[in-house]
Amino acid sequence: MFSTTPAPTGRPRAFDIDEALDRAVLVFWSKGFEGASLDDLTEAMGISRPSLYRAFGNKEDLFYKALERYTEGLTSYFARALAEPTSEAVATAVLHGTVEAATMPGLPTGCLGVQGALATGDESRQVRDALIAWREDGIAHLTRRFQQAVDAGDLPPSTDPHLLALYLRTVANGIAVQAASGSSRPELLQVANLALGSWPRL
Amino acid sequence: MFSTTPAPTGRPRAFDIDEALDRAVLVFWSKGFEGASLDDLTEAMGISRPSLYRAFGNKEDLFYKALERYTEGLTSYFARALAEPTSEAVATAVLHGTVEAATMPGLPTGCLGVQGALATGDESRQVRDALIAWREDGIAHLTRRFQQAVDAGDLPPSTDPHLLALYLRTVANGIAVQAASGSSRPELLQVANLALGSWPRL
DNA sequence: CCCCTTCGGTACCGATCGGTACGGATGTGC
DNA sequence: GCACATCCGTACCGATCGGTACCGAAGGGG
Repeated sequence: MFSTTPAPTGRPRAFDIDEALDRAVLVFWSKGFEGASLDDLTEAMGISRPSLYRAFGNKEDLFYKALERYTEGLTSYFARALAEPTSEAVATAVLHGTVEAATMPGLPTGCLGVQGALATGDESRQVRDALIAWREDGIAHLTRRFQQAVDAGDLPPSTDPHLLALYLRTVANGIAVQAASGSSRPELLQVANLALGSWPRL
Repeated sequence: MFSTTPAPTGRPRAFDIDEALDRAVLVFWSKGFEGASLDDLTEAMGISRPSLYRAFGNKEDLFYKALERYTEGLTSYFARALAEPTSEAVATAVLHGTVEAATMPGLPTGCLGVQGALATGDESRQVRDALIAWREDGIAHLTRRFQQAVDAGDLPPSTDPHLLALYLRTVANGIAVQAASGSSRPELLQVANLALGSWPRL
């Protein structure tokens, strides 16, 4: 027996909720949480304002759901990068993936997790803090991965895994800012490779 | 004979315009251009709304003047760094100065030139572009400085000065983002030193 | 077939946004 | 001391903000 989706009573939704969420991601990504107005969002999502509120709660909840979808979709390279066999391969995959995701043709430049809400007014402080937590989560994953590498002898025993993780995210954040400023993919790939030049080797 | 300031006719201004500008810098720095409301600004500056408009034009002009004052004040380390004798000393001074300025106790964390307006709504696009130009100006200065270093034999002849400049600003931007996320000064100094480890040497 | 639930959109809410009209106050130049 | 220029702040402007009340439409369960 399958446990199907719970009985969908009432009038069915006339739009694809995931597709609408994808559109919202693009708006938040290019304009930031505060810069994205409900008119911007509803127009891009192709739905009315009350539909948005019924489906997603409010603007803040919509942002969180958009961030979640962004994480599982456009930044899924990150999870794959963690599975690389060596720490250097992890670092390379993270930075190359960052460059590619931040300079994807047809999509906004930069990274939603950085420019979504870096500095905000008081009302949006929770959103800003959520993005801080999002970035810290990435650091935590990298730290654990590099600790593994140290334990496995893939990195010198004296290595500080947290420092390496922080370094990697710092460069990734910088790449995101530069991408949002118009730097090209080839330029940023060179920058990424330069940053990887200081990776500790046995 | 001194050419004194032109005859100040009319009722004299009752507040120090530079001090008010310093307060505005702090507001824009911590909340960003869009997140800083006129009420935030006037309250922090200790002046009324019409006084602000008489003295500074409008919110956008005020931001540009605040950015200028920020550049000449809190980021003056950058101009000094360019005068360092070697390219590596320049790079070190830039990154260390970035870390210090971005984690100054009692001041907002991060960098006004990054978080002032990274992603904005349509109305603030000019401000965003102005900050892009601000960051590109830094890259241009660094590029010229590193070209000098190549010409002077301080860097290998095969070095790409623009790539080094872009790399440096990328790391600096990343440091600014991490500082705004709460990373500590000692942590970020280690990150900066790690980034300097890949600096090309003769 | 009717009830119930959820969806749809129009039209509205109070609050806040950036910006200004205006009248009183305070200085300099004649 | 009088005209003039600039400053001061109160009180206001239209526009836009995020959010919602309302009612007709569209489906499932009895």
